[in-house]
Amino acid sequence: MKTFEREAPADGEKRGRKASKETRRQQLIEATIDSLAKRGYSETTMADVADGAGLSRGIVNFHFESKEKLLVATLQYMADEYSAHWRAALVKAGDDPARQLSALVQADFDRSICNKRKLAAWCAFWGEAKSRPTYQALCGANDEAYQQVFIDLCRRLKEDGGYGFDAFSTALGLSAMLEGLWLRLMMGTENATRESAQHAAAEFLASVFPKHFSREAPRRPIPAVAKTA
Amino acid sequence: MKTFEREAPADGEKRGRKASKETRRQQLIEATIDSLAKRGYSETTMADVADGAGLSRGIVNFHFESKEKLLVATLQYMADEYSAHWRAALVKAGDDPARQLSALVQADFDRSICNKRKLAAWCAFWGEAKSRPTYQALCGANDEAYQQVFIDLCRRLKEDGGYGFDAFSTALGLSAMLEGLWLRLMMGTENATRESAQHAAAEFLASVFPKHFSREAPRRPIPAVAKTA
DNA sequence: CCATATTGAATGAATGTTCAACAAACGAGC
DNA sequence: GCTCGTTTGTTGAACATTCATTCAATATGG
Repeated sequence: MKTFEREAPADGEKRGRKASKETRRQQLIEATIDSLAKRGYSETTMADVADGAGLSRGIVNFHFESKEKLLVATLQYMADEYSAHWRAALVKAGDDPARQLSALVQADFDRSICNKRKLAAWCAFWGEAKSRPTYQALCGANDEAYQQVFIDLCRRLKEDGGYGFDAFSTALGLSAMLEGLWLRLMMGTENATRESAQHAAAEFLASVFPKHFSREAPRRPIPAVAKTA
Repeated sequence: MKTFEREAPADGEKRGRKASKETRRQQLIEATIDSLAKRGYSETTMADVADGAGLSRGIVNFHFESKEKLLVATLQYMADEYSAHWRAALVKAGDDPARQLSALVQADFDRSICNKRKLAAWCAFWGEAKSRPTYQALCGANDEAYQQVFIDLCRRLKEDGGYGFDAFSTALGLSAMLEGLWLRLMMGTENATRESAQHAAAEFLASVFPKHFSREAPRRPIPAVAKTA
């Protein structure tokens, strides 16, 4: 009468009463993302989060000191996840700049990152970032490195293809477009689906880097440079 | 002892005690935008708004029924202003599609629309839009018409210049880029200024519509089509 | 004087935080 | 294996605060 179905280690972590501190924190962070997506930032309450996690009211203040700390931890969690995701995509893409750029763009629309829930949570934080230096710093820290990668890739492709654009501005425009497409997807308006967003990004690449990306096969960049336009 | 410096009709509207209903509403809406920009959505209170307008606490519930109504009216106000602005820019641009597109892009970065205060307010609403159908509808209603204009212009330029892109995707990409640049400007991070954003947009136009926009003079589109690339 | 705009204190609801009680795991001693 | 005390995680009610809303009193302009 002691061994219930308790202790079902889904993947090495205990889920029952004695979940480790880190596991419980993550569980609460996931519930926070849920609440942000469902109710928005201003209506997300500690009670919502606790209920969403199926735990009692006071639990959050035990694992996180305050609501503010919980939200910061949640943003940190999402920022880390995002950063790890594009960095992994980058190394997996090999050494070819065109393939790398394509991989970064694809990574941005990966389902694990780009879904309504996460996008809504991101947007909730963006909406508060201007008046909260902490949020702004967390968003910006990663963005800076991300932006730098885009600049470098644009620069290399420019050299390789002999394009006339300004690498810095082109990189800024590309990353801004990706964020704008995210925003559109989150809003869920009308005609913006993940497919149409991906297609728009592919069109951009084909227009700006015509020697590296073809329009017929937007998924696959041209591996080598074709000097004869 | 009755005629103070009261009644200083700045531009035909009374500012003193007996400001007209519509004037007072507008005054409170401006104060709301201020508060949204300074404190963010979740920290904007009725007291902040009243204080910002230099009026007493209960005044907002008199002119607007509730906080929710005030915020909806504020969003409506900004949406109307934005819509009027780009429509005016469009008609002023004449009949040439390239000039029209350039005018739309320029309009988006006009100081009267594109300043930290307004951008922050927009972003505050975006952050809540997902969980508030009313906000979503107000943002979307205008966006749809805006988007359609972009699609039409891209289509005409494509026909005129013989480009290979898909007009719909290109329009989506362009408008997304503009919104993304707004987001960057609002965040106020690092290297994003109104000038760099404008430059990035100009680069986009020059890359995608090379026969209509030159890179040397990003401000001025090429009026006529140069069929000889 | 009448209608209307404005005030500011009172009210009640919502919510973040605290904390004393409670339960589960764990280890020591038998 | 069993008990017992300790540590640690968890609960839920109580508390304090913040804030939107209400409204009776007041001021103002016509």
